[in-house]
Amino acid sequence: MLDINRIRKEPEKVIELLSRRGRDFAVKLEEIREIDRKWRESLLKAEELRREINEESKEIGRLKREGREADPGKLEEMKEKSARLKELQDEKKFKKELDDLLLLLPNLPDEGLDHPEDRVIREEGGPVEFGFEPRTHWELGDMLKIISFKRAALLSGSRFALLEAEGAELERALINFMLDIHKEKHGYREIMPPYMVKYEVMEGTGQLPKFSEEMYSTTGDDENSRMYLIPTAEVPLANMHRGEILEKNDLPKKYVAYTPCFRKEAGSYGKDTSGLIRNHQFNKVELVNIVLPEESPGFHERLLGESEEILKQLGLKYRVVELGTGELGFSSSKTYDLEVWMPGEKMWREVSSCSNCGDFQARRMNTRFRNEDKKTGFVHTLNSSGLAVGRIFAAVLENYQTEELSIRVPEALCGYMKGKKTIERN
RNA sequence: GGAGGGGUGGCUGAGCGGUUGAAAGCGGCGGUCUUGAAAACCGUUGACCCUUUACGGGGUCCGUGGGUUCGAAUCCUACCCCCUCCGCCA
Repeated sequence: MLDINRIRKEPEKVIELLSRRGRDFAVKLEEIREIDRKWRESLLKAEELRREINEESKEIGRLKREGREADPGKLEEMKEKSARLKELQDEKKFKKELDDLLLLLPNLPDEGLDHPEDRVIREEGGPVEFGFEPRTHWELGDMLKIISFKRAALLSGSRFALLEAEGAELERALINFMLDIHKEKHGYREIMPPYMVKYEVMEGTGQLPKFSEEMYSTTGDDENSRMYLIPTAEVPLANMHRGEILEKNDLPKKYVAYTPCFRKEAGSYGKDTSGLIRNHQFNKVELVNIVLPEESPGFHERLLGESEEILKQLGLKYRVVELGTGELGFSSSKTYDLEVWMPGEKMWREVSSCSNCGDFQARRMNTRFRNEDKKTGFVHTLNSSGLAVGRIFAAVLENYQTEELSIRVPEALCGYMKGKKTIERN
């Protein structure tokens, strides 16, 4: 959520920054300012009336205590004032309207971000050469009998995967490997959060109200009992301190969690229909940092490095992309994507998205910190996949395949696979 | 699922429908004392919103929403959450 004060003070700047996303926000902003003006006007009226009521009620109380009765005419007048206040619902109505509009506004892109298109900023890892035509991971998964899309479809329909035998084992190994690195090398606290969360929690990180068509939810007997399946662990992790005021020296908070993620993938019909790339359910290890505002750019760079570390240890070729202002996610002010090379698919695939959300989510979640002069401020939140497990599974198959149809297990994973060096057909 | 109990400030815990934003204790902060520290004593100690250049002024908040009332932390109501006991269960 954007700061309404900033919108009041420098609307032109806010419009300019928002419009870098590729849409003109001038009209929307004017609408917001208009409602803000109306809200403040009616708030003033309501508060004035309330003040009068408070004052005169106190007077009546004083008289009562002295055993005297208040003037009946006065009581009549008060009754009337009270009724008038009750009818003056504009204040609440406008406030609600204002908040509803603000909740739909995306974050401002970082001021330094001025290119609308994505930009590759680095490429790491040497060339990947095969003396044969490399297969796609779904071909490999099928031939090795470690992934069954057929059985998954039988159970759940399209866009699901079922892993078997060494497939399941490899997935588990990847999860544990990633968690261990972040925990032991990068100093994260490991969390196992709920996979279903409340509406407000989804609102806190920015998934709702705008992207409800992307989210799975339980039907529930009523609106209150409806639960939302998390599309990423960012949701529960970032929301862990919602409504809290954290002490300055409790920060930063660094959380890592492995969770399944659930996404409807609405509007992606016909896109990436094969394989592990775009499924309704996938595993991911996610990193979340909750930090002081002035420290977030530094943590953002560090976070990127922490995600990269996994790719380096797995020996995968990848590149770092700085997202353009037109490609930024709703809550993000700046994002780096990590893309890994898929020799079978012959394309780069995003396996991590590393974002600085600034105070955008903190405002929605009401997560604050207190600094030394006792003032409160909103924290900054950052998140990064560390990494998308299913896509890395795919990358391992495609990058470590051999001509005679087996998969070499990356060295870093051997310890997590009971020393197994290869995955053979079974 | 059945039966009860409860949600008050960082924490514990009071609170007749009217000087209660809220007693008291703990904790925190500042000070006195001390070479230093502890103890003791004194003082201080919530968040948010509107308005104001500032000083200040006003308002809201006692789980959440609605209601009663001139006036609600206190009464009514719906919902949410937590706890205890019983039953069932991974």
